[in-house]
Amino acid sequence: MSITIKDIAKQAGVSISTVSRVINGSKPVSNEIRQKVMQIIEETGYMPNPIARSLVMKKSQLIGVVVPDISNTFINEILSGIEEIGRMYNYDILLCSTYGDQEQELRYLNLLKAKQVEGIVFMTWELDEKLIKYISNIDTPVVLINRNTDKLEIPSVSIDNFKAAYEITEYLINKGHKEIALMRRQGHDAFSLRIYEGYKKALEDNDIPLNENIVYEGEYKIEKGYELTEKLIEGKNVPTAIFASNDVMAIGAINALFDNGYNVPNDVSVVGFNDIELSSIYRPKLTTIHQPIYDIGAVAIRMIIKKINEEELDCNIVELPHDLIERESVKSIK
Amino acid sequence: MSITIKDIAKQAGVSISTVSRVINGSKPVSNEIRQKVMQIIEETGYMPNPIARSLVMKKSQLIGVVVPDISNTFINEILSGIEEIGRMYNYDILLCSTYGDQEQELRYLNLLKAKQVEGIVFMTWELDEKLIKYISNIDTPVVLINRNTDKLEIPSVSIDNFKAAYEITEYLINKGHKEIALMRRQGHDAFSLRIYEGYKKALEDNDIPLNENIVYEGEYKIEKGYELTEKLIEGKNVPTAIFASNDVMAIGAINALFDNGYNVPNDVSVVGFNDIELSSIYRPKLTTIHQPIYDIGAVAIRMIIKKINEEELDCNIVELPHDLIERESVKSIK
DNA sequence: TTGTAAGCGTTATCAC
DNA sequence: GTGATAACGCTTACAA
Repeated sequence: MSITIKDIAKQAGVSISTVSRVINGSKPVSNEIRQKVMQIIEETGYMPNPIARSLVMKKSQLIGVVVPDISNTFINEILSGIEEIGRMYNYDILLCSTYGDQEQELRYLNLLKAKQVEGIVFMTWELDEKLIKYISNIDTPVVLINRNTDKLEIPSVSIDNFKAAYEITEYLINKGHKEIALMRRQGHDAFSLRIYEGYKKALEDNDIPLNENIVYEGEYKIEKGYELTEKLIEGKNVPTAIFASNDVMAIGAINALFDNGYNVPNDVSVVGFNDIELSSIYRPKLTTIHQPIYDIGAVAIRMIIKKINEEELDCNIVELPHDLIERESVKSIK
Repeated sequence: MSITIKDIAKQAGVSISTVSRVINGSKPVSNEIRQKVMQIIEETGYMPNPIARSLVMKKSQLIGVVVPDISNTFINEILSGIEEIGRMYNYDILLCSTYGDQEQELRYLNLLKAKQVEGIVFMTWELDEKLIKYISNIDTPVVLINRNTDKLEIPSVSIDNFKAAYEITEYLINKGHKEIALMRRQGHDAFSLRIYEGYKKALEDNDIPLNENIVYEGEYKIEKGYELTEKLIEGKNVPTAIFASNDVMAIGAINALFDNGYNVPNDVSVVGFNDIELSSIYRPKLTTIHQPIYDIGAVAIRMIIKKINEEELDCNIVELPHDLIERESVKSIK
């Protein structure tokens, strides 16, 4: 059996409240007694039981993090930010990976609530009405990552996806490309839509007609990027450029091109979205939209902590700055 | 304020013990009362407070996981295994990332102990005496990942690194290579040593003299692989093959080779170790030692759970099977 | 400045 | 079968 505050009190010949006071510095304690108690704590290696403490204080010092897939590079870079900043504020991270299954998401949200987490950082591929409703009604603070809800007042952090999509599409156009395939996520979540809109607007503003035959939908998986590109190739529909709304898909696309005898960027230009670590590792290095991934996590957890402390958020929807990173996967065809 | 067992008891007109019994099924309760209580629980959406429960049961249902770097692909694939299996047994994962800092490791180990985790899965780049001593003395069950301690009885799970290193070195030899550079982790932990020994033994058994000028040490980082390879190139010391004891380093090496005008595998063959996802994504696809990464995590957490339940472990040191995966980064020069 | 005691939400022991 | 009640280890009025 582990050593408790009682033992310390007994050994020091004081009451447990006094011991509690020296531990928490909550009320003045005479120097003499403090010294003694501290010494005994030191000697015995006593550590307060955080569970008991949580029970009385109604604070678990836990933040739940729900993500669709831990092994996704983009996500675990966000996780780093969350973890590191959370730790600074003395919060621990309870990790849940949903693998994109919505039932699972709901179940975890519930589980975390039951576990008394003080806040939840939530990330999903697809934010539908059911989820939004659930999150709106929950009493635990939630912040969304990379998914915002337009109308609703659920806090979120992301970049300006519309603008980013617009920029990178226009970049391709400025390089002389007119046939630009888009690979976006299937489904109709706000995020995916935003990307699509940015893409369409850029085409429109540059008087390029939208060709719906070369906008594809699929999950954010490398295999999907590969598969979709093979379809493009089989259909003899190979455009001069591909905009994949996710780096991993972009790399899948490059692989498919490569395996079918196409050279990137000489035959086809490819751009991605996110700037995961792999993007600069891969050859050709990927031209992409850089998101401040780590910061997204860091900001999200700061928001959660603020909400936990019932501080006012400066802004409910934060959009961090992004950059267009030119590397080697695009060629000018002017 | 959240709803408690008391409220349920009151509403149902029974005692809290009865409610507790229907929740836990710990003792028989008349059907009538059970129905009623269940219904009220349903209606109110009551959830037992796990913190209070933990306090009395002295079980936190938490498993601590300490890893050097969440964003490392190898590691977060292990994490998936841990998370998934842990969840099956109703354990939650408390995540700590140490960034390889030993002080941090010790601090987290302590923190987790304080947090009352029931077991710890520990992964480190370098397992030194201090750490071993600490782990041996701690009363919380610990299992090590990918690092074993030779003599000690701390449970661990990994592959047979000596054998794997031997195999892949011999594979290169059988392909006609005689100058095989080794990139291994700096430091003298058992893991790195095992790799080195496997490498040396394979050379020895094939009558190839060891050339210490082409065994390099560095961290498991892509930049390090790059840097080390550039050194090889600058020194005009380019071997016919490179064995990097980590896929990420191997890819760094390939990049350096590529950027300096060498072709892989035509000019230089490169092999890695681990078979992270990237290895099959990258072009050329990397020939490497496949570790059952997910399973390593899964087995580790099962071991922890067994130890928590004080079941006997079949085996303290488990070594999972590995494979040599032939892909595209090696060329025969017979 | 210090101690006493109530209470946090449960489970478990004991009577009934 | 069911209900009091102690206990888990701690914080925090309230008293002294």
